[in-house]
Amino acid sequence: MSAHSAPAQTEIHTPAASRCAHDFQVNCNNCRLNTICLPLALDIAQVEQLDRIIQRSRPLQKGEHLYRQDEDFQSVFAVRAGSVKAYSITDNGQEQVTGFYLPGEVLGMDGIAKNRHASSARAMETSSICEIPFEKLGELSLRIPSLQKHFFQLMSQEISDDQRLLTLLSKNSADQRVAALLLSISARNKRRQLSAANFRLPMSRTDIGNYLGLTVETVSRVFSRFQKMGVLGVDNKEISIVDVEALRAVADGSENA
Amino acid sequence: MSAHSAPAQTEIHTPAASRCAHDFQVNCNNCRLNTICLPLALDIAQVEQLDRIIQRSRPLQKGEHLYRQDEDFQSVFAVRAGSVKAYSITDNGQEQVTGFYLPGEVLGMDGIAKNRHASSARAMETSSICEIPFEKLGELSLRIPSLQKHFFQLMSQEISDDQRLLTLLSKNSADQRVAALLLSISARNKRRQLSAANFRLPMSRTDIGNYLGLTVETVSRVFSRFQKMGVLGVDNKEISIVDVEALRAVADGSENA
DNA sequence: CGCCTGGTTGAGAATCATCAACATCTGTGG
DNA sequence: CCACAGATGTTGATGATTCTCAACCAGGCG
Repeated sequence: MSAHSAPAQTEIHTPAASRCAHDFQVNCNNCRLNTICLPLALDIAQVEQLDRIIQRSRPLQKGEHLYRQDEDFQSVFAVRAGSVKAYSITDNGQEQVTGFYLPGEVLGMDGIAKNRHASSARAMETSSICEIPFEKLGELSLRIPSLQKHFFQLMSQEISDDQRLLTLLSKNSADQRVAALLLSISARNKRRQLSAANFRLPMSRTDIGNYLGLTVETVSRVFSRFQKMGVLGVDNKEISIVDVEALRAVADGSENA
Repeated sequence: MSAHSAPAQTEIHTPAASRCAHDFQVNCNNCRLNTICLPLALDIAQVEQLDRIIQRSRPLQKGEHLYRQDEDFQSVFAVRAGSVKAYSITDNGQEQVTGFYLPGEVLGMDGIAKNRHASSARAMETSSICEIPFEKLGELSLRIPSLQKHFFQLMSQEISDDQRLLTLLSKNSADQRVAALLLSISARNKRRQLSAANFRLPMSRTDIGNYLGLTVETVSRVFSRFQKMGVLGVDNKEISIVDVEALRAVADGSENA
């Protein structure tokens, strides 16, 4: 009903891309994401070495799992196209969403410690995934110092991100949490040369609530309120950020409403 | 007032220890913590190599900083004696405690990503710290594969821990959060051969509240309630777990009170 | 001795969860 | 192409947990 003329965003809308993101003949050197993904710190020859250990399989359908909690840990995964949610089941059986992963992002590193996946991961939409066997990545890292360093940095970033999320859950109101998530997704889209203002949320309201420590109802109410305030345009999962400044103001609690 | 006959716990009460934990002539080979700390996966010769890069300075007094947010990142740190809290300051100036670190635990890894500390760390009591220059640790890891692997595991563990905490903040009541923290500290004491039932909390109520996303008042009330229920003995920072099973029941929400 | 920090306890208020009804969307099969 | 069922999302009314504000207490240190 609302004015979303932008088509649903996929990774294939770049005219110059000779290969589709779901094409599993791609390699790191021709991947559009190689400036933000694992190869970031490597020269061409090194990328080729990395490329040789990476496994690319057919795209995963919505709902299919990359891995499941408590399974043996073998690999970490990079999202090439689509999107993935990671979640874990607590002792008393409730689900906690621990992260959303977009193209160029790496997940599964929480399994390294115990050699067993600490969480599950499933595709939120049809997704292409690069599987990186960790044993081999470790060996390669011994020969390519910049790869070792970059992987350390990647894990460190995950720690920092989790800590920021922790603060969000610990200190911030429902409005602030939702605003922060939207800004995070917006920024990550921008990094991938997509629109920072108009995008489609890959996850359900339930997942958002679960991730942010809120109920579905609260999330829904916040979206409605933001729309009424003229900050957002909301049409189901299609979001447009109308007033970024206002959204930022909400996110860091400096709004005065 | 209450019946705490146990002396305040320090790291020096083992009669067999020939060296005091605050002695900065110690090395990894004679450190009581070498089975739970970084050297864990190494043989004696390798520990010696590790030892050569580690810097041990005079003990830090309560309140002194190991490092500060936004400073250049140089090293990660292992706690040898005492205890440390890590915290970060958000954009709008509020403090968030992100972790408590006890002897044998490693902190500072969130600084690797940006080559700049993402948080600050200060001693909660007089503490001895091992400083591990990260550049050198990386180099050493290239020559000692098991060290590389162990450090990957350490970072992975930090990610898992943060995610567990996230779930705690997102899904659990004040009672559950406090119970979980107490059980965590108890378990970590046990790992160091200390009493799992009687210990002194190194952090203030304020820090506990901050860490758990609660106000001081709420934390205080929970302690009082636990004491009235006969689950805990509380005498200021001196804690005794009277009924572990009950505490566990509270922590995973299976209590029926 | 008295101040100051840290901790406890109480009363009232606010945010968000819960319960419930209803609307909308998706996809399936007739 | 339509009809329907189940899943997903929205909105409203009520209530519980936790926060806020405030007073008070205890201990450490100058």
